[in-house]
Amino acid sequence: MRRTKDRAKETREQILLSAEKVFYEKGVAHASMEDVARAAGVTRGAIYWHFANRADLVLELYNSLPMPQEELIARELEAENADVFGVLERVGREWLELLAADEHRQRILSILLRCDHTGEFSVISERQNDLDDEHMQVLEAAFAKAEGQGKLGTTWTPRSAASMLRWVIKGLCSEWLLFGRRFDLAGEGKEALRRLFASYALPAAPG
Amino acid sequence: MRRTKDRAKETREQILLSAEKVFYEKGVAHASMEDVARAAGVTRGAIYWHFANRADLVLELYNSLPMPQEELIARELEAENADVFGVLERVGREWLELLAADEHRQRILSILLRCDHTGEFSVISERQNDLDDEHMQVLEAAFAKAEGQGKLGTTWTPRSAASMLRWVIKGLCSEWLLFGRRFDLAGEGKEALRRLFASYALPAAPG
DNA sequence: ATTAACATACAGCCGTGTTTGTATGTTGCG
DNA sequence: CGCAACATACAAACACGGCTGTATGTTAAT
Repeated sequence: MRRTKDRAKETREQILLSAEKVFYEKGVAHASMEDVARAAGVTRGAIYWHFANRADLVLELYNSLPMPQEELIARELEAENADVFGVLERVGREWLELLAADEHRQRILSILLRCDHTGEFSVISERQNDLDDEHMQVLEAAFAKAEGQGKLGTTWTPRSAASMLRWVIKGLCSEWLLFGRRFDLAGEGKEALRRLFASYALPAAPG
Repeated sequence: MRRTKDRAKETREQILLSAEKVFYEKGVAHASMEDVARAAGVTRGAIYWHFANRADLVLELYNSLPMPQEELIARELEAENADVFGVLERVGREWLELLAADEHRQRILSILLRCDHTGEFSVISERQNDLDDEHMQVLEAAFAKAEGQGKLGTTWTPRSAASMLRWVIKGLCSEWLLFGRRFDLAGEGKEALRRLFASYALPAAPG
């Protein structure tokens, strides 16, 4: 048995790892805490010591993902004549590459995409929505800056441009994760972003 | 008690209506069959007579939605010089308007968006994926035709154009449904489609 | 000795699918 | 046409299991 703090942390991380595996394979709804415990080589007692309940476990799974810092992005855009499109396109590409290279992220996001979003799990959705809102604000501000620089096509608004960007990235990732990763996420994503940002810059269509 | 065929059909539809309401309010995972039965003014016996189990009930809920016939779209695109973009943009607009006007569709799609997608419910996801695949084929063929007509921007492929269109519509609808319908779906959707189709037609960006 | 970090044991329940019961339609047959 | 035989459309009762949260042990650090 393990009693020291480091050992406990190891146990906790082992539980998270096993939860990721079991939830990914059986789905959050159909895996029991006992399943997770067995996979982690502990008993349910250990799980309930480290986590309040199943929803908390899933939430911590989500929190275990290192999130790319948006502040860094915001800072890059501070300069008066910053290349907004260039930065955003690169950040989008980097996000796709990050996901494509990180199997933990893939599994955890798959779990969240497929699991129930009501009741005790609504806190998780709300968490994601909060992050989404923050992203939207950053994006909208960025596109507003581009608009101020006269670089945004006249048919676009900062909000519509930001929304479209999120939809494309979300659609790309969801399809890739839920559909068995049957295409090159980073590659196709890069091209999709290329086309999208090209359309941001273009003037209104003649027709 | 109701014994005639018409009465039975009424019962069945009442159950579907109640399931829609209860599942929408409590979530599929947290509503019991008893909840649905009570709301419908019957017992679980009636539900299990008309439906095999909960998953089947949800599936039938989905099947109860009249789906716009794609054949009609395909037929409109048969002509050699058909206005592909015009037709597709109109069809997309019509879909958004249909959703915006049909509360049943809104609730049922919300239920499906939020519910678990694993285990016994995987058949439902597969059903949606099948429909999605069909749509993709129709769309891809349509964009291929536009490409043949020399109307598709050189940066696009039929596949990438079709994917982008689906992502935008999906993102639009998901956000609207899950986020409390806080914007004008048909209105904003129309503009989003306008911008998207404008970018399809445009030539490659200079940069 | 006390407490952290677990294991073990317990209580309990809710819901699910099924089975059985039954009142009512429906059909075949003389 | 009328009645038996059967099917339909439910209601009511049952069986049962698995899983959750908690409460209580147990051991090793400090």
